[in-house]
Amino acid sequence: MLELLNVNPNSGEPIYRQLHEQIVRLIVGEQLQPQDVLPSVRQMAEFLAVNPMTVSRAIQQLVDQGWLERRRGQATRVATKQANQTTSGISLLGDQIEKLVEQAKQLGVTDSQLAASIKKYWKA
Amino acid sequence: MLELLNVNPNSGEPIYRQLHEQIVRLIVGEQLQPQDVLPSVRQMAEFLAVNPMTVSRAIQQLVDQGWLERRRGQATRVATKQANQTTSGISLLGDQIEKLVEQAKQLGVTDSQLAASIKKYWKA
Amino acid sequence: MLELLNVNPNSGEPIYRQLHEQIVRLIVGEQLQPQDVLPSVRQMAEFLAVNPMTVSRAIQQLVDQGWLERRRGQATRVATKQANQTTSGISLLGDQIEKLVEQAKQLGVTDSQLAASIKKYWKA
Amino acid sequence: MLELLNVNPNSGEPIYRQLHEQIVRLIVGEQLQPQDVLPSVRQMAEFLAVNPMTVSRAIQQLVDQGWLERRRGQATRVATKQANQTTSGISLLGDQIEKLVEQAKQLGVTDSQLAASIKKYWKA
DNA sequence: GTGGTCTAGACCACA
DNA sequence: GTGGTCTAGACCACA
Repeated sequence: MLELLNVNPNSGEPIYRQLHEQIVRLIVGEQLQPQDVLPSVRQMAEFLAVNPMTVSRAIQQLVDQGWLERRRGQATRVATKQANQTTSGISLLGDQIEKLVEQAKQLGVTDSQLAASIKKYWKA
Repeated sequence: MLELLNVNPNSGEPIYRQLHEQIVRLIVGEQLQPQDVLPSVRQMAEFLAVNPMTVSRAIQQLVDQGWLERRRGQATRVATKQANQTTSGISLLGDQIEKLVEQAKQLGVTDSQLAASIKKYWKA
Repeated sequence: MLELLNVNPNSGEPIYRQLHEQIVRLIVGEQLQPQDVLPSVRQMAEFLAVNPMTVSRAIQQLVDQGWLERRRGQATRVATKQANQTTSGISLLGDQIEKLVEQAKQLGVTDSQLAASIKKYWKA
Repeated sequence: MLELLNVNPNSGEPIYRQLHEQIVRLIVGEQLQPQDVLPSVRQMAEFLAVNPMTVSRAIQQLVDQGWLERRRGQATRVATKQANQTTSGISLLGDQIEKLVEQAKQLGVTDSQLAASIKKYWKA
């Protein structure tokens, strides 16, 4: 599962948040199934070449939000489906899409230009 | 021109960067034309209710990047067209679109779902 | 590395720009190598007896221009070689030399007078 | 004589100082001779497309320093030779040359590289 | 620990 | 009038 993760320390996005978002996407996209076991914090940290505290922070938030669960002395697992996991993928993208549309309008981009550009990147 | 600007001090995005991006979009979207005069730093600061240094920082960067030009002791103007201003609007959105597409794929969203969602926000 | 820096608050040249130019010269002159770690902003500020924001401003510009890179929460490093670092030292002096030659001509100074004067200062 | 003047409002150098330096060079280089008449402030300002106050400031300093002289109700003239006008051209360039040499050393440029570069610009 | 952002306020240079 | 620089000091995010 480690090989599904990657993180860019030079992006503006904080590392812990990149990790958080990636794991959410893996769950929503069903590449991680309920009860799947996650690697340990140390393994992830080593693999990503990142401070363990940073990984820990991301995991803790995922536990708090019900995406993951920890049992005493055992590995962290993907939680069984709950309300938030019925989330459809598209709804996670809402804010980004809204912002994109707003900026496109300010730039005088038309909706068909935008659609064309998305198609281009989709196929790339 | 002041009324085209607005800024949200509570968004995660730094104020100076919000301003920077807005002005770039106004230039690329041709609502600001080459040689148009910008309000003074103090006027913008008062209008936006932020510190003049914060405005100055955004303007400074735009000058450094060639979007604006300052003549000593006079108002700041939109620079005459150069390489960066031949930028079409759509190209400014490239990174965002690329990121959006990548995430959509990870989430198992289809291209038609994505297109539909964009249409929805466009009309809203 | 701190001892390579020095700054004169009374020169006409702004402090942040003095610092900026010095660091560029240290990189181009290879006294600072790619991935070398810079002292923290606070350390430099204390050593130079200036405000941390003044140092930060110089560093910020160097990051924007690709000379340095920052990783979140960690020290600032010299960026790995890129276009700008293939710059040879002499090319950084081009503008100054061009201006000097132009002025010398206007003053009726001959090329050998100029050469002699440079030799004098070089040995001094 | 106007055609000997030119000024760049976008250079970092203040306009009044550019003008000041140019006129000094014209006198030292003997393109302006003692008792030569200068154009009026207004003519220069119009020709250079610059604020008359800016021209006035440069001229005033030149009078203060003894390079020019004003007689009541008459045009401004180049002063008859005085101590400061025995200045040889090369001595006016001292500070610039000193700074150039210092920077060249920091950049690891050799004296022969520097000499070669100057020759190149001299012939250009 | 690191850097980033913002403010308030002073003082200066330029046109 | 314009913008530029600098300081002191507060508070925050990240690793």
